[in-house]
Amino acid sequence: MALAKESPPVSPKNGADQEAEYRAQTRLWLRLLACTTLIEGELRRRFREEFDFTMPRFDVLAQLDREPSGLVLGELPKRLMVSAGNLTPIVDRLVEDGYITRTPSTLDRRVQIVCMTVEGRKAFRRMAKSHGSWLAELLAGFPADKLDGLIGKLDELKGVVRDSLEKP
Amino acid sequence: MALAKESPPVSPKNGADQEAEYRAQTRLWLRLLACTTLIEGELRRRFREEFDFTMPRFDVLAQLDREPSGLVLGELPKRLMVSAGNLTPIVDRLVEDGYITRTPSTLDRRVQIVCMTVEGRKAFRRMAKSHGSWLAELLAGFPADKLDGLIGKLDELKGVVRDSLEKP
DNA sequence: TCGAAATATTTTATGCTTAAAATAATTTGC
DNA sequence: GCAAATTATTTTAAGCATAAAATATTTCGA
Repeated sequence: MALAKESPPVSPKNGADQEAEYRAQTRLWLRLLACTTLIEGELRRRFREEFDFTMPRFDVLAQLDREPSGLVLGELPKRLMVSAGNLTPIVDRLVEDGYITRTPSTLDRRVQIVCMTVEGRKAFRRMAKSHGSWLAELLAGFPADKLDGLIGKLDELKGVVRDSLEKP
Repeated sequence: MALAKESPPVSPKNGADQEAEYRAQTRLWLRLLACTTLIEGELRRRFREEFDFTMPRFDVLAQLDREPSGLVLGELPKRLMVSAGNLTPIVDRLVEDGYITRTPSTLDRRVQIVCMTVEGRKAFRRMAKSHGSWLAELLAGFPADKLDGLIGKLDELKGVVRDSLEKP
């Protein structure tokens, strides 16, 4: 066995390793951001052009689509990871436009239930179909057999970040 | 060898495969978005709390940090993947606050050169150091030996999406 | 050279986003 | 039973983001 003068098998890392990890983490973050920005920008553009709709509005409908009996309004900011104040005007406009309804709860007058209308559901299905095919088009060049691998790694990353955010 | 009744080895895909790929692509997109949103939200929060600064402002300084002689203003929207109109007020405020200068070119009066000031450079270095350690903290739980693999996959993804955007 | 096309930048209108404060209703603890 | 804490939601102020139109300047081509 060689001299074990430095670098014990696990942590702590020496300076050079630490530096390298730092750089890799920064690169990872920049790649992540670049991928998301590219895809998000294109999806937003198409939503606007094809449907005169925005992604945040679509996201709200997507949450409600799987909840036939509606959702407590307060669930939306949690699921969509946005602030509550942010949703107020978005929900307002979706109600105005007839895509959803907002009904005060009879049990607790602070609470409101939001629910998709029939027309909202129809519009959503139409847009969701396009959304899926746009995504397929954008990602078509990515090898199908590597999709699950990447999803798994991102799941792991998400878990790691979440843990780091919850603990401190 | 079993009957080769359906599914030729490569494309085209049959309906079930196509459906599965669709779902995987959607999941990939949602994971990507979730990871980015989580990290971005935390970085933004810390920039605000620690430095009363925003990420877009930091991003501009980061571009200028490696350009000792400054950058043509028009380069910024390209490098940062944002619209030109968006940058006007951000650059305005960075100039106001003394982090950068904006000098009209003598050769072409349409063009302006933006350049970091000494104070801007100092402030940037301080913030960049924190930015790196925040990122390291958030990503600490992710195995260091898997970083490069994930970066590689994201590079590939980015290339694929870029190609798809450039061609049509 | 002179008008048209191209380029760099700003302005405008609209909408998303957050944090923090405000409002309103309910629950809890004494 | 009632004041205080909690919860749900909206409002406000500030800033980021886009697209499209406007402005100013330069370049190109007949």
